[in-house]
Amino acid sequence: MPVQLLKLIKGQSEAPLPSHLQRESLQHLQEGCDHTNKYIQGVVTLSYPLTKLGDGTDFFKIVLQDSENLRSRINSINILIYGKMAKDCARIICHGEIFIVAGFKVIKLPEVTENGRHGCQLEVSEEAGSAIYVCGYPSCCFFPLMSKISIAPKYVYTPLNHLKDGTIVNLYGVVKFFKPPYVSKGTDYCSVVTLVDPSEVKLTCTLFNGNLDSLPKIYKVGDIVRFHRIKIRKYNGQMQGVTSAGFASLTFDGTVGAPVVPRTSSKVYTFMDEEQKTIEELRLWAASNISTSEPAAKLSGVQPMVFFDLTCQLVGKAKVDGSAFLLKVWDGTKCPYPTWKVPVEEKYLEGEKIHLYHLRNLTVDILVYDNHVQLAESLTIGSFLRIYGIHTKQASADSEDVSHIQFHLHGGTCYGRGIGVLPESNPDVQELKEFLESVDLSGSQNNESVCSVELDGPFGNITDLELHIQRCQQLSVTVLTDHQDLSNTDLKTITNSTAPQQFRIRAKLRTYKPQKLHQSVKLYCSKCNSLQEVPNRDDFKFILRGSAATAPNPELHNTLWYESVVWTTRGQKPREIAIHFVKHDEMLQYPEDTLLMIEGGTLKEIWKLTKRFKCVIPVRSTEDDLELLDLSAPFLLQGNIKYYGCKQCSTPKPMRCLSSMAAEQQPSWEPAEIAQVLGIELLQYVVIMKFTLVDETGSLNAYIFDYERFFQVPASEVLTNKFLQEKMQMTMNTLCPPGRKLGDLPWLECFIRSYNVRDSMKHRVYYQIFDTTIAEDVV
DNA sequence: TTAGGTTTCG
Repeated sequence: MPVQLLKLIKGQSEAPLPSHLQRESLQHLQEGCDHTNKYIQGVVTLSYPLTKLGDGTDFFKIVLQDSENLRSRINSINILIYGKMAKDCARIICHGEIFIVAGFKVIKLPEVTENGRHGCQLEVSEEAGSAIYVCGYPSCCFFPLMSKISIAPKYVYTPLNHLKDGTIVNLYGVVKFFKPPYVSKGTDYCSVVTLVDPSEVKLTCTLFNGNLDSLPKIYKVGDIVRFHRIKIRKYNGQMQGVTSAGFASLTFDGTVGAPVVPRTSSKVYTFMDEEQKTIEELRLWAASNISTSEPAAKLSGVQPMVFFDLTCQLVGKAKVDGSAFLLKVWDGTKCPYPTWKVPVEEKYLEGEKIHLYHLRNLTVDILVYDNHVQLAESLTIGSFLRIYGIHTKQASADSEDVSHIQFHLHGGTCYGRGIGVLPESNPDVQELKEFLESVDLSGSQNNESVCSVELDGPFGNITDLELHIQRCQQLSVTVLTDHQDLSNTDLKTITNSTAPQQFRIRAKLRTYKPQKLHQSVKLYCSKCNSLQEVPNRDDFKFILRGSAATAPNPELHNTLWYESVVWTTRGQKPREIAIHFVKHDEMLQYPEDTLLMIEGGTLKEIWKLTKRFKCVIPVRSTEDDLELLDLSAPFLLQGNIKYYGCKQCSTPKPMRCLSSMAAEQQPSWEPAEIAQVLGIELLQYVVIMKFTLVDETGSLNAYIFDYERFFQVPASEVLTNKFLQEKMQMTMNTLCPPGRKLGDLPWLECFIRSYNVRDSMKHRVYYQIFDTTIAEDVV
């Protein structure tokens, strides 16, 4: 049995130790020496709480004092116990007991220690064949004052607003900015990290280490770090963190709901439930207080003259000249521009030749310069990288008239420019890997001519615009999705006919209203047929401000179906914010699946939460439940979309009605379903436009009432998505090119229906376009 | 010692 509890009789253990073991004094203990038949004996003077390491191994640390040599310079040593042995020891050990250990490994500490502690530590585990003997209490004269109560040394963490010049502290922070480790001009790697915490104070830390692995493994803004023993100094009037001897760090994914697994190079670290809680709290704070980084860039989305970060795989590398080095990378998407290929000598090009050939149309050449070269040279082909601060430039070579897009990683580290290697376990890498495996390489090879040297082909001199005009003059820019067998009716015949009827027409779009496309988006209630304007941000702000006056009711916090977090904002007018995370099967979900309810948040805070969580519902407390705000405010926010309810047709129910959805097998959190459960009549976003159509016989006004089918743009997203607005504007410019004579306008083929609208005063016939969509090559 | 956030020689 590896851990034995022996009784002590007259200072001797009742059962003698195995005869081959000889006692070793701490003074003679050295790394690299043979201690196979030796044992160390001492008294337990300190024990730390039993913890688990990152890989789940139990870990227990004690300090042993050589009670017979108290006066010698070195009289104590750290014992690190792993696995089952750690558990066993933690259960039986009391301070003041004699502890004997054999079969240990001696590990030299990286730094010089003080207080008589040995410069090495002992590592023991069952796997290593260690044995531990614990022998009850020694004669109490050695430790007359020894307490039997476990002294659990607790790390104290300093908030960033309480840092003092010249101190060494432990702290937590959310990464607001970072420079991935780079080769400094001295002997070490350097990494610069700016942290923030809920005190809203920033701290920039400059970290050095000769070992790349010993610097924090930060992959993105929003990651959370725990620094131990960081030195605080004043520099340029501001507090600054710098590595001190013994500096250690843990890094965590900052995503709410992600597993709390520390990234670290050190084998031994303390991490307990309390610390897990700290991470979770910081994640929640960061979710509404730290701006998330830009959505990840893909090669398919790059533009000339921008800086961006790219997550990619390395397929080739080559030395170019003294100050530049070439990385050939891909991310599975295709750059829409012709890309610059850096000429390199074949002999310098590293990478699987066949692979490089197959991927030739999807890889891009990134030239890295100066201080990044050394790191780039050391990269392994096939590894996954995040390259920060790539600069795209447009340039044309002398011999070609086509300009190419170039990718540079300039020298220096401004804005965090640099190269980071991501481990395969990184979630972004896993997603990328899956995507790379799904890429169909045959497709990209067929498109070769689009992006490489063959641009002078038969269409090389025809501009997009000319092509556009050609197609406008011939084909219809709209197509029918049904009724193709019907023949056309001219507009005059239609206006002379009685309603209701349906017609196929071929006409030109002379003008349309509104000209400002965002004005075309309305909210429609299919129950009462009413149309209303989409409320603006100020309406929402006003309602939120009003609801913030009601303090969250603590009695409504932490129910069976949601978990609540409350905090008070700083500043002149402190506000109480409560967030209620809806649980499923009594567990919190991943943020992308989570519905949360918020009380007291501002528009900005709510908007930030929608970036991370699936659904956000603004609520306020009543005496006995949470309730929705006024229906002029969205009752639900999902991604960019605000969902509204009809004031006339809705009968809002208390929020507890949602609990039935939370209990479903897999809550879908579909807006329509949420609306139904909450007694809300969901308003639909719709694009409404008036088209003035003409043909040789006359004209008529026809309305478009479009959720998505006509413009192929979801009406719900037009107001919040610039790209979709541009797309719609381009569509309209094709349907009705500005400044063009009637004869030069393109033809539209549409299906329209006439209908009667009567009120007490008059009767009118209206026309609506339906079963029609924009032609494929217009979109 | 190194760097000490705030984009570039190529």
